[in-house]
Amino acid sequence: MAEARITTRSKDYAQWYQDVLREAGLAEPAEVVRGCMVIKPHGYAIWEKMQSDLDRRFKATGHQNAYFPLLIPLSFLAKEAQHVEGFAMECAVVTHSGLKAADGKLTLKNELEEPYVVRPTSETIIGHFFAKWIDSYRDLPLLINQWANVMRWELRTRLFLRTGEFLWQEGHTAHATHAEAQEEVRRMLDVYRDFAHEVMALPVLQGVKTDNERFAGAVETTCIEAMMQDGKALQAGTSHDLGQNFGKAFNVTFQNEKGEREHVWQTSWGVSTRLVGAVVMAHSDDDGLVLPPRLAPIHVVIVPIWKSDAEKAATVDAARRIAKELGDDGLSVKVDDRDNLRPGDKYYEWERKGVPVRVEIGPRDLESRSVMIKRRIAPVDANGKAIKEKLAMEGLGVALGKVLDEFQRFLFERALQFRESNTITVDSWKEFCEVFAGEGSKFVYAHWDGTGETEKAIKEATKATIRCLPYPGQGPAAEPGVCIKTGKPSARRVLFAKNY
RNA sequence: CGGGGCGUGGCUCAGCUUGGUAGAGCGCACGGUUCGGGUCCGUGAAGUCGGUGGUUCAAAUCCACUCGCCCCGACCA
Repeated sequence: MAEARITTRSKDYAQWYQDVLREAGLAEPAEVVRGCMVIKPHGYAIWEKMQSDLDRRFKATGHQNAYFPLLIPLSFLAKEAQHVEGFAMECAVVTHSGLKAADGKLTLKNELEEPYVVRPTSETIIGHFFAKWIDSYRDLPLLINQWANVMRWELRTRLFLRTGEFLWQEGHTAHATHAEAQEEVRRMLDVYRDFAHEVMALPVLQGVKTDNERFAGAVETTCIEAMMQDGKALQAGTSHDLGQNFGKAFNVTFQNEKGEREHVWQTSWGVSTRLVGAVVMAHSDDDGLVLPPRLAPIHVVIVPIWKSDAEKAATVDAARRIAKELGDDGLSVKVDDRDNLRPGDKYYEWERKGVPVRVEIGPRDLESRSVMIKRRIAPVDANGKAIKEKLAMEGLGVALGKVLDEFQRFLFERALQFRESNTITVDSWKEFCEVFAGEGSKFVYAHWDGTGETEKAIKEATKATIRCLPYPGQGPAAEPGVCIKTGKPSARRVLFAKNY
């Protein structure tokens, strides 16, 4: 039986999440810096995989990377009214330069004439530079992406899901027409959806945010929403139509073909290290981390099994040879030949760390030119024991590649099934309240009268919020009805859930 | 930022009420044994008891302040 290193999901979901992160070595609280985290090598490797795949997708859609300053003049933030209102409370501010030592204490030296804000997002400073770079319609569209860290002074933090500082990418684009900008918003939201589905094995719904949930300064915010294993929703990415709001605030203009001066139409879009938390919460189990192969820093761990020294030499040798071959087949492989641990210990350890497939090589396997493999999540036999599979050493790389592809697909299908079996349509306020009573959550499609007041009232009563107005085909077909709370007319159902 | 809980070797925690200078299990190191799902035995290393200040002959223990983490709420990716 497994040791109780990891709290079970049913006992305490939040504790389970933290235990999984700790036992897999993904991250830990920074402890000396409030609300911030240390992303440990295994966790950072997952982020790097996300980055490289996303970066490829951004380049394929015509974007270029650039980098803007971490510090933003305070005055910039004030130029867009909605924007400043949304971010004012969570800004960290730099007010001084230099330190002086006196009586063994350090004190602040020079007060800055104009303080800087540590970027909570970069719309403003990028707006400033876009104004310098854009002069003609020939300069458009301007398609920029930035990989960066940002800081938001959060009052309550959770590793990866919400931290004071986090890593992300922010796309910023400028276009000649609103229609082009809107296309861009949708294009990148589709990039995010495809990435979530294909790489994270995470099914997401696309939709539009309500006024209450819209990005501060945007005309429209779109999002991808995923369901976690406790039925709560997690916003996994956003893509904003900024209209001409920042164009006007920062005087970003261009001359059109007729020689007329116009403000540009802008977009911004981003995903963050929160995605690492999403992947953990979506796939992991009570034994620890479960990773989709396409994000796994290690695809395959090989555990040689021996009794005698001769057997050790033979199995370790075979393990290394096979690892080399698998590496040539493009797989990331780790040979665990530590002699201070018994095989069972190694099995549990690599399972906690989320390695998708384990390969065992023992004397009997050498004999038969085969290996035993075990998937991170495997079917069980009649006795409840996980089933291992026997594969020939010949062509193992190809066979394992197939296993990994299957596992990737399996995780997606499983997450999709989970979401579908926890998605319901509700038409009575009483039933709506019952669904969200206690800790639980589901995805609930219900009618809403379209007002922010009603949305807030529903949240106050149930803790459920409108996650999005799903795009056509991504929720129930639009049919008129009456608001679940007020009974007023409603054109369509929207998606409700508790959220992270 | 409000309410609650908690900070003692890497992890989980005992000790605190009734002050006397720190313990257990797991992990770790070494030796042996074992090795196809968490062997067993022995030896050993490791802790400014979150921090600062106070009370006291004496503080992990009492008091004040402070930092951090976790949970609930409000705010947010």
